[in-house]
Amino acid sequence: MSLETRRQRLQEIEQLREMGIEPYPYRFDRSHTTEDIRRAFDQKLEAGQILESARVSTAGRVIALRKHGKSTFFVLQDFHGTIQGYIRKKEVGEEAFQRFDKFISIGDHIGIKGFPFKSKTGELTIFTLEFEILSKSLRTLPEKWHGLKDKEIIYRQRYLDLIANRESLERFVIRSKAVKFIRDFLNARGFLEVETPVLHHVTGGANARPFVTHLNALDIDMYLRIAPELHLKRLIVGGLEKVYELGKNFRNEGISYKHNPEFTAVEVYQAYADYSDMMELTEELISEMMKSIVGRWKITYQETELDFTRPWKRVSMREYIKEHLGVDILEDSDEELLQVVESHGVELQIKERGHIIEKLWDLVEDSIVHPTFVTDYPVEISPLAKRHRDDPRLTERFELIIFGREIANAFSELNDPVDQLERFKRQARLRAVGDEEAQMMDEDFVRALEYGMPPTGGLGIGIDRLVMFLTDASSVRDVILFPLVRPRGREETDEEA
RNA sequence: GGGCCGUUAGCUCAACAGGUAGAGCGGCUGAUUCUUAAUCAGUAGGCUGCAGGUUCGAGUCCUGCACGGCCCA
Repeated sequence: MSLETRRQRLQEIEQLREMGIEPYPYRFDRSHTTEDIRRAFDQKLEAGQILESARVSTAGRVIALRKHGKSTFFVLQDFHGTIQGYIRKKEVGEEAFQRFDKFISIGDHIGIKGFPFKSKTGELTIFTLEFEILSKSLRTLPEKWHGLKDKEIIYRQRYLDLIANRESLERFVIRSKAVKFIRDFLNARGFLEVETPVLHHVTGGANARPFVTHLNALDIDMYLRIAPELHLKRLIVGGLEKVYELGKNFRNEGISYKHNPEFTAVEVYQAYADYSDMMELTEELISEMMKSIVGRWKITYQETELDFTRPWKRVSMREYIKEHLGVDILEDSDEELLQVVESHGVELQIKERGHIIEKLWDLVEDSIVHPTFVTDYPVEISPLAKRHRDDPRLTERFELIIFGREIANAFSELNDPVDQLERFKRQARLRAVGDEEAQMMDEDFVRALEYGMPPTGGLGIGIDRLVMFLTDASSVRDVILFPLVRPRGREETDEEA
């Protein structure tokens, strides 16, 4: 049992200290990572060949031990991969060999120094001449062959998942590459990365319920941001022209395979641009990212092929709904639209036109597979988007839908302060009738617009969902290092020895 | 929020139709100087998620709860 093992390991630590060996030393000089070793020697050596003149030092966690009496094979794992080590009594001597044999366990970190050789079977191996314990482990690792499968442990103890499941670690490396790609892409185009507050007095920029927190210094309640949009547009008013922010947003709503209460998005604003420019930007950014990270325009996601080859399909929301449900969201009456919603077994709490259209859209959204820009959303459901230049009932807005999921949302930003104030008032009326997701009136934002915001294109991209496509992850939890989990009742912290 | 499924050793999983709870890996002891899921011999390790109920007897059947997964809203 693990407590038993733990006690034994604690005893070993005592013994090591009595021998004058520190089981948790401070540093180790590493000349090569496991990857460096492979790069340097894999080609040079043939099976059975040794390179006694070379010297490498490397470090990692012991993940396998194969003892043969007077010699031992072991496997070290570092961030880059694994390398086999070999230690033999004949070369290191009685004392050192016994120290290795008795005190090195699976899970420990060690540093070794030696020379490379290739075993009879062709495995690149470090013939160990010296070794040092870098950190003793007290607990047994998950099983090496089947890996760690228990989702609960995977999410709650991500470190174990990262140790045991290499593909999980790789998934997060891809995530990191995606984030870097986005920053590089935007920086290269002259966008300025900025940081705006997470603690808001008024939330806005999306329709969602916020988290409430309390600021003791001023004794006031505050909200965690649901989106940075309104602050970023203030920066456009301030003359920054091309800005973006990549960071966390917080929405106090359901948790599902595609929703985590805190999630990462990038929002981009560009002065003198409109939503067509944003469409170009989105298409280029995401397709180039696919090409750069996955290496192809076409990817397989959950056994479905998704084609990111440009140009992507474009369809207006009105057409798409008309085609699939037979109603016209501009011309048909509330009653006619509501009838269609209800015929699909959906009960609406607030029977207001915007909500009805939203529901209609939900009914058909799933049928979109390949990347598709859905354009020209009705003004009722787009309180921050500028009216369409050809039809004031619509806005210049698009969402990018992939595999039925909203990945990006963009508009020609509403910069008419009078219209913006009207839109906020409409949202306020919705709040008054119980729509907790309706936006709050942000008077300072309207004031900012009154000073004059240039025509501006704005874009938001959900990074977690995008990474799901890049990594073929079925749940957003698989691309978030520490997804939200329900707290444990009995958090076992083991007793003291 | 609703429905379905799951929770057994550190990990991965068994346990027929209700009859003493098992294996592999890992741990420990021993053997073994080219192994790689090393091998061989031995050994320890369980509040079967929690609380009730039915029964001579419950991992197994029933109820509730907790946590998780999948589907739906």
